[in-house]
Amino acid sequence: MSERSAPTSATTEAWVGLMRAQQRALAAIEKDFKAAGLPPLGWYDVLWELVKAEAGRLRPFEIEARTLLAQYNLSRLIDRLEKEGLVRREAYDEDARGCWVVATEAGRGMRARMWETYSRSIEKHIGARLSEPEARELAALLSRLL
Amino acid sequence: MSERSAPTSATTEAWVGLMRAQQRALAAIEKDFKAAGLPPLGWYDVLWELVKAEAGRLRPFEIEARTLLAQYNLSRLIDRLEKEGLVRREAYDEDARGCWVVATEAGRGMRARMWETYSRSIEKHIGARLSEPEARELAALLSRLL
DNA sequence: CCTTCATATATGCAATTGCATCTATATTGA
DNA sequence: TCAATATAGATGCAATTGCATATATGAAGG
Repeated sequence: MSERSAPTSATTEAWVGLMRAQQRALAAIEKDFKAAGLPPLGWYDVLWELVKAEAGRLRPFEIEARTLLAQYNLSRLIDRLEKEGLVRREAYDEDARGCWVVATEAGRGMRARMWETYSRSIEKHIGARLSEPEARELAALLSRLL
Repeated sequence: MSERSAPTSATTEAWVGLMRAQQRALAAIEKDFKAAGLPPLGWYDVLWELVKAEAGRLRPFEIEARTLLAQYNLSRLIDRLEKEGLVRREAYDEDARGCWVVATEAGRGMRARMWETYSRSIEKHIGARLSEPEARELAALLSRLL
């Protein structure tokens, strides 16, 4: 008779756990980054998308879709990356409104350097707390939310 | 011979999934909040901790521990809540450095009003995507990260 | 007591975010 | 061709965050 709109307690616990686990892990990883003198974690995602991409370059709106960054935030993040010489904006010929964002050599190097710290952090804060099957199960459940 | 410092791919997928699922769900929920003309989600957590607490009041450092907010952020969040009349700072007699943060009637009302939107959002963005046992399993796995 | 150190909270300032809007093109359809 | 509309990206400004440090008080030791 009644519509389902109230979450069950399991649902609420999943949501609270999701928030807390993410915040806690993120804070721990960012702390490791700072201790290593690295730039913020967000830089990694952009650089990694670029490195993964075909020609080492993407349009801003493509990065946006892959990273969930807001358009205006991405625009300024690219500014900062460019100022540090990690990416370069290049003309996009087929459409004068657009541009390419290209990873520079320095950007690729930084991405690789960041991964050394990042991978250790992920193992330390996530891997070490879960068995292999648990990690797989967690990834599978989280993918249902995407 | 080699130490474990690289995460397995399952671990990395769990981490990426954790970030993405949280961001996506959080953005969706905040959007619902804005659509309902409600203040930011962060306000809820503080108000809820206060309402749950014994006398409807807590010391700032207790809120800090329960919410994972940084001390300086909490201090100013309390300012904003106070400015809206949702909480009140009161003297803490045993230690003149400290204070109580007390939920006002308006604060309790706001908390309850926020929960109406919040609970619907949680159900919509989390509950609807998971079966009951899946939600339980997810909550259990996430709790291992805490 | 008085000095030294620890704890609770606040705050100045720079960096980042969110919001709204702008500019510059492209696309569409009359 | 041209007005209307849509898309790509940038930007001014206010709000929030992070960092470092300040203020005020308490606790401990000599």
